[in-house]
Amino acid sequence: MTTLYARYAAHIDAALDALEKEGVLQPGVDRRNLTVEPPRDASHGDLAANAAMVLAKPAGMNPRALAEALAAKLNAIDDVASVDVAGPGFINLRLTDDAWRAELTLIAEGGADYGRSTLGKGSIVNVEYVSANPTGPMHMGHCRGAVVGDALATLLEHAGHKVIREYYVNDAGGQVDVLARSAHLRYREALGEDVGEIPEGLYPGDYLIPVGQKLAHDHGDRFVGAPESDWLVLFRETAVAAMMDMIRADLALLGIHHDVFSSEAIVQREKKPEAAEAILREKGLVYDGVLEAPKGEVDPDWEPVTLPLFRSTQFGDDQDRPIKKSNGSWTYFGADMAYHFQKAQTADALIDIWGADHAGTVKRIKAAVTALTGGTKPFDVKLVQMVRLLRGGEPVKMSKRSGNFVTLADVVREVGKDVVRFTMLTRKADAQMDFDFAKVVEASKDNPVFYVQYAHARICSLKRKAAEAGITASGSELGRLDAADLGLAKLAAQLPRLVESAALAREPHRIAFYLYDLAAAFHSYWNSGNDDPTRRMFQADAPEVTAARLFLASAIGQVIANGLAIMGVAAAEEM
RNA sequence: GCGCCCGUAGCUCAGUUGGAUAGAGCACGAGCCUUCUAAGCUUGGGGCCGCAGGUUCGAAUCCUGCCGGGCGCGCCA
Repeated sequence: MTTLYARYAAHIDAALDALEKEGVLQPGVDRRNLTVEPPRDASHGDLAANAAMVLAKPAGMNPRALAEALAAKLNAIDDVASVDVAGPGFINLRLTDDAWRAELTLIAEGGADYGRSTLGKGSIVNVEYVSANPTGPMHMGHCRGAVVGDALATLLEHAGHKVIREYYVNDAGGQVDVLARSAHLRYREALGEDVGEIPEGLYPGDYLIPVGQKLAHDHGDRFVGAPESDWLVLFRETAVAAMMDMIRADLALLGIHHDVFSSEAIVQREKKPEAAEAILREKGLVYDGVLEAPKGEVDPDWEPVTLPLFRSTQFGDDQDRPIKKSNGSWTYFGADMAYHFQKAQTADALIDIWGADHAGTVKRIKAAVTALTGGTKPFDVKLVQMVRLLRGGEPVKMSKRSGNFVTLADVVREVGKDVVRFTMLTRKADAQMDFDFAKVVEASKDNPVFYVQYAHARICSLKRKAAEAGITASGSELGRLDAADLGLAKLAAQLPRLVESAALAREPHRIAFYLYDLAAAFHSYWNSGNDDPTRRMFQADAPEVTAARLFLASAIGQVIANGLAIMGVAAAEEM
């Protein structure tokens, strides 16, 4: 399905072709920057085209003259009520009321699919998100990236992509060894030993107690005094598996389910880093060299060592990056580049969602993907800023040392999945955000979650009330819809365009802001019925008007529901 | 020292990838409830879009340089 705006872009293209044929416009002028958009100021019309201003100079024409010539062509289109040339050469189109009524019918026919686009042409996008280390339960630091990644994945699906939702399990580094040792302590504890305080440097959380118990149950006491080499791998794998079960359960609370969980350990076992290194050495992009001493603070322990380095400076990075440590094992980056190359085998484009604290490593991984794929796979890293947790304006205290951080599960239990998801999308990803427990559950218009949900619930309530009166929505009397009604219809008809532009920008928060605007317009309309009974959607003595407005309200409800679906938020039927 | 992100109303933030007179909410002022749900609505004031240049028909948006804030700059993950 093409959007209204795409249809008019095609009309303009055709009009330009005609002008070329008539000799008014010279052929071959670059048309790439032409747009058809709703004007910022609705009083200018329904659609605004910039074609005349963009083409005037390369075509050597006066922009207003070109605009007038185009306007004459566009005026002939059936759905166009009027065409104006304004300002420096804007072409403002006003559509007939019937054209907007037809949009309402499209919404009704489209149902849950209204707003879906074929823009992505079925190309495969791999979205990697969450990828929290498997060393404990999900906490609120992970939450925003999880929601943004998941909503972005759904958004891309609506925009016509096939999406792979992927989680990279960092089960190969030093942190999971620490996890294994922590589990060993809990294992001894489970066998009756008094282990006392959990020592510094190990994970203290209670969540490892059942892991220790399971290990004790399965293996008895034979690893109690055994050297680490006897049990480390076993304990690590057991603990990581348990952590991943926990993380999957936490994510499920948010309605998040990944398609693929990729293990760093398996990436290494399958020699993917070696393969990537060979490719890069072949291209002269990995060499054995010595890093310069770090700038800034002087480290007395720094010693020059020869390491295999990736030439990321060739792609704009500050320095070349080691892919192996001096002990011969792979660095995080060394494995990660191989992992990204692996993802690129089954996708046309890659997107990673990272916490902003990893911003410093974006250049090297982008460089590596470009180098390994020859630049054939577009790769975006979206950085998600931190969330500050508040309760009634006061920061929530978190003590990482005691393991008493605020877990995602606790927050979802307290405020609900829908509130968490919606709130996380009420700010663009690269802006910092406050999450105040008191505010997000507030039932007032200050709270966008509530405000949008309430609009949907109001529409459901209206339908129930009309059903009791024996009136059902009907698209056969849409002529009874007036200017105020059609104003709402115009806003509702924006959804397809919003889906496309939000998907192109990879910014799911735009859907949230759009829904807020739509809900505000709806509430405003609704309230106008307080003063003027003829503005009410339900009028028992005017069944035709009611049926038509019910059709309008249903369309708005559908659009809200579809937008919320992209965000992964349920559309409440009553509050 | 270098890199990345940010700077828009008193506050919190949008701004449709460069469009027309820069928007919304909160807060402040003025109105509105025997309600199709006031869990709100209507309306008013409030701006050097950090500063200075540049690019062009047009800049909050793109480029350069400053100023200010945040984050990062290990063979960590």
